[in-house]
Amino acid sequence: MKKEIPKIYKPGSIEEKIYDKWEKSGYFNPDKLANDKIISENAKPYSIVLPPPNITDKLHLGHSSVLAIEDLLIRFHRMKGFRALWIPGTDHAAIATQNVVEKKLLKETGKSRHDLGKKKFLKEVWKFLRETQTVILKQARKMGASLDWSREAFTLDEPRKKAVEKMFVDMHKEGIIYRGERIVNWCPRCHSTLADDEIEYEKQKAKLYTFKYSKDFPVSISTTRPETKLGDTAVAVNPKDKRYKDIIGKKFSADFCGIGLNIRIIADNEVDMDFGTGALGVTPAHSITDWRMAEENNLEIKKVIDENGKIRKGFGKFSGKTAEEARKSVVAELKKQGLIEKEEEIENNLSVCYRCGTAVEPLPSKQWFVAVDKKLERLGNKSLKEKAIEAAQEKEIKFFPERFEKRYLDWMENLHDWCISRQIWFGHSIPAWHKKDSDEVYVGEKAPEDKENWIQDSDSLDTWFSSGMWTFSTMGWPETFTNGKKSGDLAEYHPTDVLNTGYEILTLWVSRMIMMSLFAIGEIPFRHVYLNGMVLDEYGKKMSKSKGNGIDPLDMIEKYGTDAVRLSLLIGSTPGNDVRVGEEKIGNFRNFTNKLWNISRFIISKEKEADNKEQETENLTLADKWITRKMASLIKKTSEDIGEYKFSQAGERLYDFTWHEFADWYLEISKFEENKKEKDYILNAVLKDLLKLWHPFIPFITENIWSHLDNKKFLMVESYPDEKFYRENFAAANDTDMVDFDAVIEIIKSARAIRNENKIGSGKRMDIFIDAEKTIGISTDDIKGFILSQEKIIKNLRTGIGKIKFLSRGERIEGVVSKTTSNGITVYARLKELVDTEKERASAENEINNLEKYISGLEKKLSDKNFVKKAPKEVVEQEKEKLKKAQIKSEEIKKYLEQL
RNA sequence: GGACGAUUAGCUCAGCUGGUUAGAGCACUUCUCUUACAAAGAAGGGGUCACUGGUUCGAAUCCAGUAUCGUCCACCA
Repeated sequence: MKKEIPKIYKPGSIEEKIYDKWEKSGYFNPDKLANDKIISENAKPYSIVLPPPNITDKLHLGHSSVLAIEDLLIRFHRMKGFRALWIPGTDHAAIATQNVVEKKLLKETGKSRHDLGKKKFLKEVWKFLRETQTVILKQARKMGASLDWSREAFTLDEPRKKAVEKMFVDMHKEGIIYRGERIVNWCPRCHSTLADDEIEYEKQKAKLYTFKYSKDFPVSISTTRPETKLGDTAVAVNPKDKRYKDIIGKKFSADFCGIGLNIRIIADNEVDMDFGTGALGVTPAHSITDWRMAEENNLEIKKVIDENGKIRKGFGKFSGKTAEEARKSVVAELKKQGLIEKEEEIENNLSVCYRCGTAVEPLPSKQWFVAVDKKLERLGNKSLKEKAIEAAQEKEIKFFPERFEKRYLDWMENLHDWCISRQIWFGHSIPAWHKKDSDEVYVGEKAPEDKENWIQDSDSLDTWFSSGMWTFSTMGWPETFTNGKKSGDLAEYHPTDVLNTGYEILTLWVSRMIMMSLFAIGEIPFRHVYLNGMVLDEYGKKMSKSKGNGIDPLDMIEKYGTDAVRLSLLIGSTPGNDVRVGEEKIGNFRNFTNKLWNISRFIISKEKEADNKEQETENLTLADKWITRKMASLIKKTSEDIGEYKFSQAGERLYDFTWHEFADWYLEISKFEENKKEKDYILNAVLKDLLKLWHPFIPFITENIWSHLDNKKFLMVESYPDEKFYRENFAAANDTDMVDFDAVIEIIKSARAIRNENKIGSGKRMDIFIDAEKTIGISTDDIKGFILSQEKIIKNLRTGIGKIKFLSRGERIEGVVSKTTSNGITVYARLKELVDTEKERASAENEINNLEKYISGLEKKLSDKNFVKKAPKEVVEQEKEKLKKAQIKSEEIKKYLEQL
């Protein structure tokens, strides 16, 4: 005996219980699936690595979205018989984590990291890490994520540490990791370099000074930072600028506020002739473009500002002053000498540190870099950059939506060497040692033997260096890769099938993963990149903690259930576009889960009475054929959509079928149509397959209902429905019949409208009839012979539909619609009596006119030899098809006109 | 400054390679406690598809331009 099933679906604690059962079954691990013969031995692999969330994060809707999408893909492929693997893990997020701990420390003890010292501070970080690390992954379980926990990884655990060190040493051996002096973004307060994306811009008003270095200097320059001009070694002008043509290449010396300068005039295309005087003072040490010019022109590099943001020694009275103080005194000095020609207010962008808001100083500094342009033998004499661009151009890696390929390529083409060292304490240590009192550097996985004389590099690695290796470092690299051969997980599951992430880290992460995988194992890390949009609040704002507008997915799960949350993230969004999610939306999908629950409840209770599971397909009504036919196409289209990452479309179609076709119509009809055996059989089959189709979207409720259906196996490991079942067993269901039932629906709806308009109460019997003259009408005890004039029905009707009767949900169809003739009839060929003949004639004539022009156009096109030769074959075929269709249609309309 | 995207019903959005009368959910109006479901059922109202041109037999869909909004990148010395 089955227990009574409650009327309202309450997810509550059931979800956790179901998840526990799944996890204990071990089926999240594909090896176990193979061992238990749930999938075949030679099943194809399907793998995804979870983008590792930061350990500082709590689960937010952005994560939920990625989890929902990837879980959908994994569950779908698992049911399709793939060896589906989904690897979980977390990211140590070097800078972000250090900041969080720093802030926490300051708040709780008032101490900075410098007060504690590196050792003690790191101890604090690890303490924090242990508390938070598992939290977010536990929350992933709440989302129902079928991750293989036996393979869990962390970007800073031992295996990953070894992998990172090996990678660094290998790249160094190949000469693409090098140490060099470059202009970096330096935060004088944090004492660290900042990556380009760690800089924020503030609009501000600044004074633009136009002046000469000294009285006898031939050109004036403009700048907002006169103090840096102490380090100028050149003046750059545009080569096209006629004003300065004659002095290009000449050298001048100047006495700039008491400091001697040797200035060469150089030409550079990047100089804007219209800005200021059109001449730019080149300060190689404190500007990135100037540094480039200096390299190209072999200019001397004079550092002016030190790492504390102060003027260095050797600049007379200015030395020791902060940049700001120095600016004031330089300006004062210039004024005194009467050299300032202009002083104007302009608006510009000030770069500031994203953490503390301090103005960033561009400084030359010794850092570790990855060379992206260096050609390598192991890459077929191509550079990392070239290979990574190639992968996208040759469609080895495909982007969804496609437009992101362009963004990726644009970014890659402008890529400069990647600075991978960060002056922070938390993160991967750099496997490099500096010899005391010497410039000698040793790079290796182990420290040099003579430990006393060597000090390990104090910097840490950029967090993207380790997460860039994520697809293969989680699969046992480097152990699983020897002599160019993959083994173990790496052989089985790499490259992964898809990387799914927000488009905002396309450049930061995706491009680095591609380069690192190409370098380490010579193959791409993933075949597809699916970029999902950002999750916004219901007003279209980014969710953020500070604004307090974020919806906590855990609250929503508590309130509406995981399935409703998943649906609200999967439906109503298109790839690469942002999704707005508010509580209301989640509530709506909760209503749907309840609907599904009640549909199942109805069928399960019916089945109890009938208890007939034999295949019964002898007496099929029009409705039976209709629903099975629709089911077949539903299965096909759902699979196709998921394969193309169109989750929203797939979900919407399922939603519509479940609610508005299966529940609203078929279930109602099943209550009174008399072929009980067939009805029970079909209801049961459709319900089971619907649950399977829905499972990747809403795993909990479907698994739950499944357990009420007397099934021993988990729904999770059932195989995906097959459309053939419906096509083969209900072969009578062809297109024509389906259209007919759709027409019946339209008739019934219109009849109901008339009933409503005429206030015919419920409970009264109402007949709908279509008589021999093809008039449609309804009659009740009160009213007789209303004629339906809705063109809607008329156009959908076919000839010869018999008599149907119904009462509404309450109503019933008593008779069944009889067979119709079908021959690709046009929509005009009906119910002449109700149609305005003149209007019809005019519109048909117009259509024929249009069609004839169209046809002649097509014929012309097809007789054009150039077109037939040059256009792809499919296109020509398509055009021919179009022509045929148009010709048939035109014939039909002509016939119709004759009838009129 | 460059690139990309968006503009469709009161709101949030679908509409795939041009083709019947442009769709959904919510909201709104009217009716119905009916034994799967009131978190429901039935019916209905509401749209010059941002604007202007062009291509086409035919444009929400393709092309060009304009306007507004958004995102990313670059950065002004």
